[in-house]
Amino acid sequence: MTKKTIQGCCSVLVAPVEERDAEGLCLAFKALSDPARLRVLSLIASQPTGEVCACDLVAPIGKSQPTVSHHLKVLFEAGLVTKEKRGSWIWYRAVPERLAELRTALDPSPAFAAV
Amino acid sequence: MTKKTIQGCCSVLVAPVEERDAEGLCLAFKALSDPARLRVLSLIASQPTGEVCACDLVAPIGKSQPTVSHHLKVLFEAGLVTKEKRGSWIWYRAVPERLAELRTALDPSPAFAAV
DNA sequence: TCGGCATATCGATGGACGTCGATACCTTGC
DNA sequence: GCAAGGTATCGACGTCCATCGATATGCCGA
Repeated sequence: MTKKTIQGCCSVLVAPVEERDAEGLCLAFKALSDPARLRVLSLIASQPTGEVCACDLVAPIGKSQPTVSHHLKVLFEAGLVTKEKRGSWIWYRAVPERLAELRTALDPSPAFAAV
Repeated sequence: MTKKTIQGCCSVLVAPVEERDAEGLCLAFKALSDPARLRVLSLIASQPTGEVCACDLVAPIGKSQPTVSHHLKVLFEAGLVTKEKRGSWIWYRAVPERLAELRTALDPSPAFAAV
C-alpha cells in the first residue's frame, strides 16, 4: 500500500546549503512581507534621482514617523536599502544587487535548486 | 532651513495603484518569509518531475505533519503552488508564472515603479 | 466493513511583529 | 548657547503567526 510500490516514490533532493541560505533569504522576504514596507521600497526605488529623504516618506505612507523609521530600519538590515546622512537629513537608496539576488532565488530554472 | 531651499526637495512620486497591489504582493512575500516555507517551496520546485507528494516533505523539513500541512496551505493560498489529489496522496507543484510575477515586481527597471 | 495510512482541521500556547506616543539625540540657523 | 526640526529609540499594546498534540476526514486494501 505504500506509495513507493505504486508510484515509485520521488527521492526528495535536500540541498545541504538550504537551511543556512533559507535564513538569509527569509530576512529579505520578511522585509517585503509588509504592505507599508513594500510601498516604502517602491517609493525609494522609483525615484528618478534614485534616492529619497526619509522625511518625504512619512506623508505618502500614511503612518507615523516612528513607524516609518522602523520600517526603514528593517529594510536597511535586510540589505535592501542604504542610507547616507547629509546634514540633518538621511537619504535612502535601493540596492539593485540585493534585489537581483532575490530575483535569482525565485528563478525556477536550475538556480532555484540551490536555494 | 527647510530642505527644499537647500537640496531642491524630491517630489516623491506615489503610484496610485500602489496600495492595492501591495496587498497582493505581500501575500506572496509573506508566504516566503518563513524559512520552513521557503525550503518547502524549494523542495517542490527542485524536483526533476516537477511535483512532490506531501508525505515526502515532512521528513526533510523536520517539522510535524500538521505544521507542514499548514505551510503548504499558505503557499497554496499565495498562488505559489498547486495541488492535485491522486489516490490517497496529494501532489504539489510550483507555479512558475507566479514566481515570474514576483521577479518582475523586484525589477528595479521601470516596471518596479508600477508596483 | 474494517483497519491503516495520508492529509487537513482544531485548540492552545509562546513568541514575533506593526503601530503609536513620548522622548532622546543630533544638526542647523539665529 | 538656544530654539527648531529631522531621525532614532523606548515602552506598551493588540494582533498575528508558527508550532504542536489531538482529532477528524477521506482513501485504499484486505
